[in-house]
Amino acid sequence: MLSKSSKYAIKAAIYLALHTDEHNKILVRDLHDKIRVSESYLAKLLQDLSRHGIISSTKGRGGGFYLAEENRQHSLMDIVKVIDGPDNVNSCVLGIHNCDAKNPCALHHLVGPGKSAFNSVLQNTTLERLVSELEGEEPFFPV
Amino acid sequence: MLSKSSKYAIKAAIYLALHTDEHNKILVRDLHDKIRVSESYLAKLLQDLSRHGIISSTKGRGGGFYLAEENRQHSLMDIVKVIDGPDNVNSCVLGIHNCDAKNPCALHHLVGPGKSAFNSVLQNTTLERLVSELEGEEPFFPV
DNA sequence: CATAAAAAGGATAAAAATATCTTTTGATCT
DNA sequence: AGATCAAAAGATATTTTTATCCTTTTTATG
Repeated sequence: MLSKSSKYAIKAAIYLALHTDEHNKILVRDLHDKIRVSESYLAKLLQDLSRHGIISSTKGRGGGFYLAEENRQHSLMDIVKVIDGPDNVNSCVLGIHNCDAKNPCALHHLVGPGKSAFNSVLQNTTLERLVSELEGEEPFFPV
Repeated sequence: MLSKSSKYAIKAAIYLALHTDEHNKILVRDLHDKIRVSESYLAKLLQDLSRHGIISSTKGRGGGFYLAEENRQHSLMDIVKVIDGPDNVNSCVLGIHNCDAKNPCALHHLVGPGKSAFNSVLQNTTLERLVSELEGEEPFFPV
């Protein structure tokens, strides 16, 4: 459903949402193994998210990555769009360019509901909401 | 949602379901442009489907690819499993190995319904059913 | 100010997915 | 049998995705 990169990025964002804020940052060095991805690769992904304002970071001693208040309104879809590119999202199941309700492909009506349910969740789930719904139960990442 | 290869394969299978049978075969040469994929690549995909009994083929003069009666009970999911490999299907949204209802990842409950709706459609839609539901309206492929 | 810490950025490498080309095998027709 | 046609199979190339490495810039602190 999602690229490996997007999965890493979402996991990382969730982790940041749960465990960081302006005053509690985390280093890539300490985060990467919770996501099961190499330090260098995670660094790239986080830089990308940071550049797009999805997460925050500060350089230098005492720096690190974190989620500021204003970051928490971003949705999971925002993350996917940054990482996979906006074009690789929400396209026709069969990859047909101008497929829509008026000009539906063979699977459009069949698969549409499931697909858009999935997409709406990504679209409507902000990091803030996700964290509040996780309430108490610590989601697991490894494996 | 699906790899490009799976999309090509599904389109081709639908085309075969609509336009071929034991006595009306089609050559890759004549099919590939309807799917918008090169002749050689489509040939590979069809060979793969054929080897796994999803579609039928005969070599030599008068040969070609077609859908026999017994092929028509195969589901879209069968196609995806052959092309993308069974392991790349139906895994956790976050790529977590042992994620399930008892040990759910952070997105499991949220995304599960949409994802499984999507998967059930693939699973439950046989080529036969698809063709009967398409009833009359010719689905478009190009673009 | 010097130094260490940490993200940012650039260049490169490895792996996987996608695509093409060539040869082989099997079927059909004359 | 021989010729021809078409899929099957094998080998290779290209592109995209994933991953690593190394240098630079920024910041805090002693």
